[in-house]
Amino acid sequence: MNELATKYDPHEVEGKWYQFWLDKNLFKSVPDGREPYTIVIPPPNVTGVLHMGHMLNNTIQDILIRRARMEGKNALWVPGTDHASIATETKVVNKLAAEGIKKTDLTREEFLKHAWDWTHTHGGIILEQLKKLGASCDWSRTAFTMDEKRSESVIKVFIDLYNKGLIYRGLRMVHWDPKNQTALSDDEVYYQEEQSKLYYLKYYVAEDDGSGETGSEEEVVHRDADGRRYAVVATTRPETIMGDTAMCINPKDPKNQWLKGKKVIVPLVNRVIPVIEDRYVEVEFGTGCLKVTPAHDQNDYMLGKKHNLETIDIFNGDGTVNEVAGMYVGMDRFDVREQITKDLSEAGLMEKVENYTNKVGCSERTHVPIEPRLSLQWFIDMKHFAEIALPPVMEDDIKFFPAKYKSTYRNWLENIQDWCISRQLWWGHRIPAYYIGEAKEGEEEQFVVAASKEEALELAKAKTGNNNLTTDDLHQDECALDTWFSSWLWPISLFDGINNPGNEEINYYYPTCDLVTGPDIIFFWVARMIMAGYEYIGKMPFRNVYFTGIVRDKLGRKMSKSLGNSPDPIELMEKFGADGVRMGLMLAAPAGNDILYDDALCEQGRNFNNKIWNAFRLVKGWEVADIEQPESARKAIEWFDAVLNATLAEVKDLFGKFRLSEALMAVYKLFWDEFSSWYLEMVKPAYQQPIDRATYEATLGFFDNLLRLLHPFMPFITEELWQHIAERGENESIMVARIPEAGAFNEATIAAMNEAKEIIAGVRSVRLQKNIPNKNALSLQVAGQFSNDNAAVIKKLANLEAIDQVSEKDATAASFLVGTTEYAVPLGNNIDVEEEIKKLEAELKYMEGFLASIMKKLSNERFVSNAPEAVVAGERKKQADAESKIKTLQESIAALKK
RNA sequence: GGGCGUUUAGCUCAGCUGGUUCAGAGCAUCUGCCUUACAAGCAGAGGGUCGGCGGUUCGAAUCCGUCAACGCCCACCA
Repeated sequence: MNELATKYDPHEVEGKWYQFWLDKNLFKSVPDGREPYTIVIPPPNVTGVLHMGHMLNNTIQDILIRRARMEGKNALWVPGTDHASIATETKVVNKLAAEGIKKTDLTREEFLKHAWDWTHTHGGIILEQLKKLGASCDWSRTAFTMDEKRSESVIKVFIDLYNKGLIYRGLRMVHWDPKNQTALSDDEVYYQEEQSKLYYLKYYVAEDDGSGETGSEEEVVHRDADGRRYAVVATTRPETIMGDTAMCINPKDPKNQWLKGKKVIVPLVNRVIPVIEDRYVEVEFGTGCLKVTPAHDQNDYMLGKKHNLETIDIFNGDGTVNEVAGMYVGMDRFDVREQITKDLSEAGLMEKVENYTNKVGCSERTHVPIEPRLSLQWFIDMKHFAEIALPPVMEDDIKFFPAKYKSTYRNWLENIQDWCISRQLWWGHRIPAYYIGEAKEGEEEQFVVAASKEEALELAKAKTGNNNLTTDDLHQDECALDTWFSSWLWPISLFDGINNPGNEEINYYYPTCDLVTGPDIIFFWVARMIMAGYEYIGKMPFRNVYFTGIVRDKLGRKMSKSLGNSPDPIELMEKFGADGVRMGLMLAAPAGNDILYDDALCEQGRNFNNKIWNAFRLVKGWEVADIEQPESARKAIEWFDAVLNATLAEVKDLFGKFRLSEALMAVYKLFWDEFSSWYLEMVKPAYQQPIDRATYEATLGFFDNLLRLLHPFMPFITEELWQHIAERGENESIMVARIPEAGAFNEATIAAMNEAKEIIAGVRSVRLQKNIPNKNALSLQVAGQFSNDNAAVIKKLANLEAIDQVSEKDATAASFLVGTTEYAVPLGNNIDVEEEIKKLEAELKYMEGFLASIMKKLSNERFVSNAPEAVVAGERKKQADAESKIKTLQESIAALKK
């Protein structure tokens, strides 16, 4: 095997094997008689590029799917992408803007053509990148949330929910961009700190003759020179007073008790409005009096609804004041603020002005401050869905890993708000609602919901009784649906279960098995898939949800473009190999914890690859002969078989709990420590000597098992070496080999070898301290209990010419304890007596302290009578052991002092 | 403001229903080694009063209370 380089080079093997798997169709799944194991990918943005979060998430999915496949299940991992309406539309708008094209100058059709072009040029890059990682997706099934089947499913579900009365149209406060005259989604608004002013306005009490009593001492009553009483309201937006329809106080606010039940006059406007009471009002803020403008503030709207207030909308779409206001008509909102401030001051209605820093929401597109505005939107009634989605998670039909997210999930479902599904965007599934004719002022439009304009026309005719309607009389809603309205169907629509219920695929693959995603989308996506799953299939969409952490840099900061702290995954794979990066990520990723990424982790992964590679070089370099098997090798094989089985059981258990990084660590230690450092050293033939056939074959067998166990974590190197271990058929691949099953093993075998290892380490330690090279053979004396079982192994690894059972060791020997037995390496004159005594005395002191603490426990009456027998017995054993050790140590010290 | 969670070695974390030397792992550190698989390595070693205080108990990293620090999600203050 001289042709194998001393260092493993991933470049030569990764691409080769990925292509091999593709060529052999090994990722492909079709329904058959086997147990299915299904994962659907959380679809990344179609035009996105791979980032560290994707790497982590998809590595986990690939580990799970590869392991399931090797367990003999029919494993299917379905890939796909999401149209990501807002993100993609923003990208397209920006790209067009760079070319000098405004979205507002385009028709919907023209814009969508640009968007599709963009999707086709940039779409799917991310999927290609996943291939580099080794993702074993069934690429023949690659789906897109806006492809034909998925779109048809979305429309069908919308219509169905509408017909069930679960979708309705209602008023909602949206973020309005007055410059573009368009509504924005929450994600398109950013908040910016701004130096502004807090204006204190006087609201006179209506029909007040000034004779009113001043109430309790705590009350704050303002009076003007004539004794007329007024309340003071602090606001940052004096220009909206024309829309005021109430003043609100906290019912518990002692300062404002006197205002209860009164009416006040809006300054300048001179409209009389009621004083209402609501605990929403913060007592400490400003004066504790809040002006309520339901048409222009989210919270005020909520108050208005609660208290049945009138809603007065005073703005036009472009942010100028409209007729309804009655004053400042046609002026821009900010000009009005300036003007009204002056006017209020002149009228003596301004108490004071303070500087104030607040956060103003701005449009991501035009950067102008957004205006809250009431508009008609589409909603899903979530009550029904919350009811069907809560129990399965609380009762663990669907398991969350880590389980703490159950509480988060419950909390959200129990306080759920209706889901606003309409977005003022073009890129997405257009809402299949058709309005009939033009709406008249102040009248809600009539509409029908249908899959096509033709069907809509029939419905419209029936609805209006007007048979003369034509498709020209219908116009489709301009809004698109929220992206999540297509994603929530993903596990169903991928198998066409909406359009074609009960088809073979949906019956076979659904429910899927595991979902791997981030906790940040537990509400957006996970909860809603559960809802849709029960609504449309009557079953859970997945059995387990594994929530990954967020990938951060090693300082704990989120990875972001602006910080420049996010490594390029492709470059990382170049540098460390895909297997190395996969391992690096997994080492640091306990379920649900954030991972602090550091290149050092990938280095560790790369080093491990190299370790595997070199272990393989060693084994394949041996010359095999028909000679007798040494006792040490026989023992080594017996022992490693036990360790392997123990680890197989442990790994299986850890996988069941989604403790993948612990599973990987167990395999890592098995390979590196037990197999490479111990087992291979035990069986290794002497320099230029051949190995016996039985040991060689057993070793290759172990290697084969180890590679299979490692394969899900590191697919490439394991395939490469597995192909080299033995002659493989043209279509053989480790990918579809079976994961080794955990067999029975003897604990005592492992325990006995652990003792042998300690003895070996003891001798090595003596060698290091006394500077005795390993090639010089030593002898070992044993004073006490010693099992001869692994003597051959001990002799080989510690390079001992003899192990002698003695009743009394040489006084001038370096000694050490393993268990209660003393071992000694005779050194002739080579020993430093003083130092040896010192060492033994330190050990003696420790043991005496240990014994004292045991005795304290055992002499405690209440411990002996209350603690379980086994625990007390354990303590007595400790006592006996400690006493025995102390005796040995004392004897050794005495002998040295002679 | 509402909810969830974290705090154990220099770093990242395990430690399930309290009791087997239970105070652990990996990395990092230190010491000695270019020993013919591997210096991306080998052998050996050091390192923590389990965030503070109080309680329950024969016994607490583990259970309860409280304080402190930190993190996340939701709602966001006119």
